[in-house]
Amino acid sequence: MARPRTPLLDRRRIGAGALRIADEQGALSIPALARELGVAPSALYHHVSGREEIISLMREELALETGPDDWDPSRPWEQALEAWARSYRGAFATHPGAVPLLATAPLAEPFMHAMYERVAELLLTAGFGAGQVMPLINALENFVLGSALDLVAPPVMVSDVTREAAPHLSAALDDTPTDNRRAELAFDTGLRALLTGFRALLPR
Amino acid sequence: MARPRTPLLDRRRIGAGALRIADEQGALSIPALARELGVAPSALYHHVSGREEIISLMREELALETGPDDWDPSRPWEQALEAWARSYRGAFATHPGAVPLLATAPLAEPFMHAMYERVAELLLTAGFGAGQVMPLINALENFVLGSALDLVAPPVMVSDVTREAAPHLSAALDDTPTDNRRAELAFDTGLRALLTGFRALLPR
DNA sequence: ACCTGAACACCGTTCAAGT
DNA sequence: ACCTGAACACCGTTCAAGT
Repeated sequence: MARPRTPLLDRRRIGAGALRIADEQGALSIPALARELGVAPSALYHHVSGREEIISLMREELALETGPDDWDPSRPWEQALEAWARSYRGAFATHPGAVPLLATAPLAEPFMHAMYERVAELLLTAGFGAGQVMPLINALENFVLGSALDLVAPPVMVSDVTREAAPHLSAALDDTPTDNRRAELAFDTGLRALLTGFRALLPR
Repeated sequence: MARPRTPLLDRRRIGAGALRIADEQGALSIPALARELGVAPSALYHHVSGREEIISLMREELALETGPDDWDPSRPWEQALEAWARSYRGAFATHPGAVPLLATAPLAEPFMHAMYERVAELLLTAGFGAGQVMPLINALENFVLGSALDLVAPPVMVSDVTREAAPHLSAALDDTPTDNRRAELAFDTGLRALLTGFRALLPR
């Protein structure tokens, strides 16, 4: 049984398997992942250093699934930036159960550099100053990550107590969808606002 | 030893203790919390239903520490909204080690309703439509939560590899602070942009 | 009502042994 | 090099027993 002639595991399989487990169970455990991959838990440690690295592999797998060509940087910068943000959040939306694992420690990983490079070029070409680029990217990314977490947030409940103590909140909630369009609407609103605000930050 | 005449524990003490543990250790375990409170782990279960509820108590404690009067809704709506966002994020910044625990499942909890009510009133008075209020609040909140996580994000490293493969990114990183001002700058930039964009969404 | 101490199922990780 | 199985320290939670 030990040492199969063709390896049962590789990092790619581990990342993809972990993503499936998190998707299905909303959490990740090493025994569950090992079971999914048909292997003993200890086998994993021949390929990764530990749990943290597995989560990093999940992010990498997500990036590979999404692909770098989900958005087109040759369009006007506002459209391209919007497409980037939507594709970024869309990748999370495909794996809601994994979001808390993935969004918590963002994306300093090397395989993200290619993506950042394209966005940085986009913004520099658009006329933003070099010192503006990372703050803009970080700000948009913070919004995307927060919005990804919002996808799995518990709904705000309007009890009768709330209605009396919080009339304005209740009025607002009455005009807010309670299904998954709520998070969509919030994302659309914030994204539009950010892009408008970015435009106003463009020099001259 | 059992059944002291005056209780050793209450929910307030548990929330505050959990916040201290998470601050110090960057994580929360029940044994560590029990030790901090001078009590056996099982004692906690007489006051809370489990780990999840302890984390909820941490959020409540954070809200109590911050206080509802950190911002003044009587000012112009843009200033008041900015102050709210800053005070909200500031509360997280005071407990960086606890941020991943606190920011992951936001704030549907009842003790947050009072805060939402004030922001909702603010926006309605400013002239936003009832249907706009929650999307605006959610969008700003998503940005605040993402920015809170950004406080504890690992820094982006510029290796020599990166420099050759990603010239635009490197140029941008050269003009970006590497210390804690990086996250500040991103937050300021995004917040300013959001407020500008919100203004543009105001009817008529 | 509120705490202790023992117990349980489970987790992440290590390591010697096998091919 | 790559897997298994046993082992370890640790975790969250339950529960009977004590006041």
